[in-house]
Amino acid sequence: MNDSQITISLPDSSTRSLPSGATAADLAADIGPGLAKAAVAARVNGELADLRRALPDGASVAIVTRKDSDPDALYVLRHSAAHALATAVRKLYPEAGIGFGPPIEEGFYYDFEVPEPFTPEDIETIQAEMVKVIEADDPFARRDVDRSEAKALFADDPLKLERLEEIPDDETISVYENGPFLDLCRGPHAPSTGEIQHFKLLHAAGAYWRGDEKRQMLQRIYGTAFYTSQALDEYVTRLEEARKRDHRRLGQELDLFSIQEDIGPGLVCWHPKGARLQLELRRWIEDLLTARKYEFVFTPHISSEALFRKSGHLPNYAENMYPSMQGDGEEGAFRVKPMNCPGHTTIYAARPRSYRDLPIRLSEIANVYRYERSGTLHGLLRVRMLTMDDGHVFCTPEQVEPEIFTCLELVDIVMSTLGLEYRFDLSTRPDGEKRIGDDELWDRAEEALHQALDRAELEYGLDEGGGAFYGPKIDIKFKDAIGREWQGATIQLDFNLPERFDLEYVGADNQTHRPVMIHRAIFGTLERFTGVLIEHFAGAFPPWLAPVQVRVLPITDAHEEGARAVLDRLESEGYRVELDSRSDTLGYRIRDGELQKVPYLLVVGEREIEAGTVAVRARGADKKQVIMPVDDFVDRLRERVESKSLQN
RNA sequence: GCUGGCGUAGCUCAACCGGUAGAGCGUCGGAUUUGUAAUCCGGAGGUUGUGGGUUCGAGUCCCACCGCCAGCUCCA
Repeated sequence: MNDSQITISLPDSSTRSLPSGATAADLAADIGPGLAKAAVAARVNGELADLRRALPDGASVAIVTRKDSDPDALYVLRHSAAHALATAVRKLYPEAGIGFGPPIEEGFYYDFEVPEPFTPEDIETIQAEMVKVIEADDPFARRDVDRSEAKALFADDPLKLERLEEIPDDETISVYENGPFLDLCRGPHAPSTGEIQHFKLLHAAGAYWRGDEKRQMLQRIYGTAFYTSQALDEYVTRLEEARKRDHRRLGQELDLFSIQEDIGPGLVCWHPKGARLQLELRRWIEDLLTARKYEFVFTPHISSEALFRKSGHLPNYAENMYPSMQGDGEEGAFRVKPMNCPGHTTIYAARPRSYRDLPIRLSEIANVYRYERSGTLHGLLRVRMLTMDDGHVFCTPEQVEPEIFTCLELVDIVMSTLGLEYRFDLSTRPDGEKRIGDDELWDRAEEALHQALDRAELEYGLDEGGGAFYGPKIDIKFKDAIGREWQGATIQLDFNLPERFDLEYVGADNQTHRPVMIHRAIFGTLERFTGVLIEHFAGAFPPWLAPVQVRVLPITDAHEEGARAVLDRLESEGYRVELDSRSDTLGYRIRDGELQKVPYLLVVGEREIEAGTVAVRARGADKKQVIMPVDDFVDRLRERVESKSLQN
């Protein structure tokens, strides 16, 4: 092999020789014309790159082809679509400042600094202009520049100049040019704007520059793009379908809860059926915790303000706490509690503790109140009165790991029983002023959580700076119907509050020691958890959880007595049953039962009464009805409920 | 909190350029007595989110406030 040749290895571990200076496009063409045609980018030594970049000798290269199923391919397409959007906006608004324009999970956005926010009509105009940009089919040309040239290129673009300042000296500065538009950008991009065939601008919204609410607000336009019109249509349809599962909509349709202006924003009223969901979840977690030696306590809804000052919550979260209630005389001010830690801490401190007592595990399903900013409220998922399945474990440093394992076990039981998908995040210490305690304590706490997760062999993400002010935490995150992520269970390690409250225990050495505190919630809050469950099940809850488990439908008035006998039987067994003896047709009542997502509809007519059977219509079953003796149905229901089966 | 959009009956929605609010579902009454996803007839139900303003006249235009939705920021 001579100097003018380079060797490239391919994903199937074969190698190929190409002339020096060959690009990924050349490689694709060398492999075959079909691949050359389908190629949009390449993965070079693991990094996504333009097709037109020269390949280094010895690189391992995978060609990325136009495919809606390939995240790399979509990333490149959407990044290019963001540039095409900015191109269109600059044509219509030459003075617009340009911020960032990255691809995101389901599409892309671009931020603009314009004097007037975009109206929905503006978005249509921009979309039409974007079509022209695409029709022009200008290539995306990359150029590496030095800092002074970059400064000159973006001289009248303060947002880009600010970004430029942050690029370290050892990093290559690159720009991409497509037709009239030039952007500071790391790339990569599709070969040309013509690649973007199937796209849609979705909506515009304000977004702070650099994500900092103290800085100016830019106007962000969101859009999405795919390689086929079919995938784009599917995406739009999927969003519409997802909206039908929205817990706010189902909460109304199934009469589960309401949030009313007369009561106040973020304050949930649970209707009987929604309250039943909560009661079943509470009973479940109470049993699980009791079996793991947790003890239940109750602490007051209001406490002296001094308590929250001592804990550090007041200094850190005053903005998000309900205002002070001023006492009449010398008593001083009170606050409605935003969390339970100080209360549980106070119970711990109420008497001397021995190492023999530890761990002490206190649990309380408690309502707490947080004055969340108005713009953040969201149905059941972000509320101002929240019901936490809260708990605090006070233990020795050696006991931390087994206690965390118990928490992780509980999370697993709850999530797998319900079939919920979730992921773990390890959230580490926040920035300087936002945390208490010295770094050594933080090191120990973070290390303990890392180890626990590693030993439990769990995969987890890292949320740098996402911890609580008193300690790092393991969070579990799940997604709502349209893919927004929310925090559920949380396990927080805390060496700081025990210091602040001067918690102690007497060790075997007859010396006093500081206990470690674990804050944990398995559901998180019952509001959010129920909201996620409503969307997860689309309102069709498994029998053990369903507010109404069975509805009995007599065919005519003549069968009402027989139907009532079935109802009485089921009620005496402890099940939640309704009788629908309305004078509407059977078809109408079946439809209504289906729409209300009742797991079992039992039809009772002449034949059933005589034979002592019921005609069972199980929600979602292939067979519309199955005739079985009442006893058999009771057995089936019992089995499903007791096992918390997801089947009905 | 910020930016934008929206707010009409319990729910979903309609009402041209400003001309005095209407439908379906639900609910109630009556008829019907039904065998597996909507039986028929009739009635009731609205200070058009709230408060101001412009106008002969405001659901419609203007202002303020409240709430909701999307996004941003925040989330012990």
